[in-house]
Amino acid sequence: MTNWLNPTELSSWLSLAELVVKLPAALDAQLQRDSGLSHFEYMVLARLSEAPAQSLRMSSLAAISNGSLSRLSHVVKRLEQRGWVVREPCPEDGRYTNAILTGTGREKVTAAAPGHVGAVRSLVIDRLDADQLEALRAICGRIAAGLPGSTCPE
Amino acid sequence: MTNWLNPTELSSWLSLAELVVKLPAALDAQLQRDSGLSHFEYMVLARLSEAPAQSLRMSSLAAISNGSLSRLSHVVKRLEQRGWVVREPCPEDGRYTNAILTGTGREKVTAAAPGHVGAVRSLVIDRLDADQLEALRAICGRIAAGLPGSTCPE
DNA sequence: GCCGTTTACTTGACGCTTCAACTGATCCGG
DNA sequence: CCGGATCAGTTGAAGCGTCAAGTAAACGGC
Repeated sequence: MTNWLNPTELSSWLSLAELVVKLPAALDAQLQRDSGLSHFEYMVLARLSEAPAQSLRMSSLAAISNGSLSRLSHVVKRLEQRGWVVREPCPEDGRYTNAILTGTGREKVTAAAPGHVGAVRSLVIDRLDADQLEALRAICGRIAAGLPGSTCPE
Repeated sequence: MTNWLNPTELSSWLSLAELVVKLPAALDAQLQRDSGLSHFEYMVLARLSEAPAQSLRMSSLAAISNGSLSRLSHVVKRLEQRGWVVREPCPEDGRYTNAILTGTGREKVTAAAPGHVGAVRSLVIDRLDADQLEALRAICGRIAAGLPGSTCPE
């Protein structure tokens, strides 16, 4: 006996399903067009640029970038080939690898940031009022908390 | 002069960014594990099962499945190989192709549906109250309306 | 202090999506 | 009608993500 979605629930769900497909595509398109970066690549560079010493362990970087370690490893290899990141083993514990943003990498993400933030603003933030923005934060937090990989399993 | 996100805006955005990455992954994982289907494949089969005569034009099916025509073409080819869909050119206008759900395809999607709906419920719907559900619908609709490919350009 | 286990990360192969180029079918101006 | 333009869909190649297997360093029990 399946508990199917009623029309109200279905409508909300279909709206969300459309969003999770199309919003990432739109943001990727802007970054790709204007900076030649995928959203994930941008995220990696941006997180590094915010980190102390422009440097983070691969596993921490993977976590805050919402990606798997394997995915990050492939992406960092490509970013390294483009000269935006370097990798070096952690001196204290050889199991860890630190990803470090280079000077050129910093320039790259600095140049890409305004366009990306502009897209986030025009596609999301500026289309919602203050109440909606707060509701969105609460809703996303609530759903994310129940997802596998959350630090809050309840 | 970039208009950066303030802490409130940033917090909402990061929550949403996490959601659009992790929610599809979680739904895909359930479908893949329990039915051997991707979310997009499920969507295609589900939309066909709701259509009159279990049949839709490729381009209409692509639109309501939130995918490109090219992606759909590849996926329908695979679904056809698995015996769940057949394709035939439209008799009236040879440019159109109709995708039609087979009997086995109907059984497949019928078997997969309860598990998928259960996942949507437990991960999304049942975690929100009625107000949040309605707010979510409004927010997603508002954002989606501004995305490329929307029927409502404003 | 040695060996098995665990941790952190890398790698290669496979599958899926995208993009651009292509095929066919229909429309339309003259 | 005939030829170019447009429309619907397909295809192949290239790139990215995932998974499973592998490597290398550090821990931990004895």
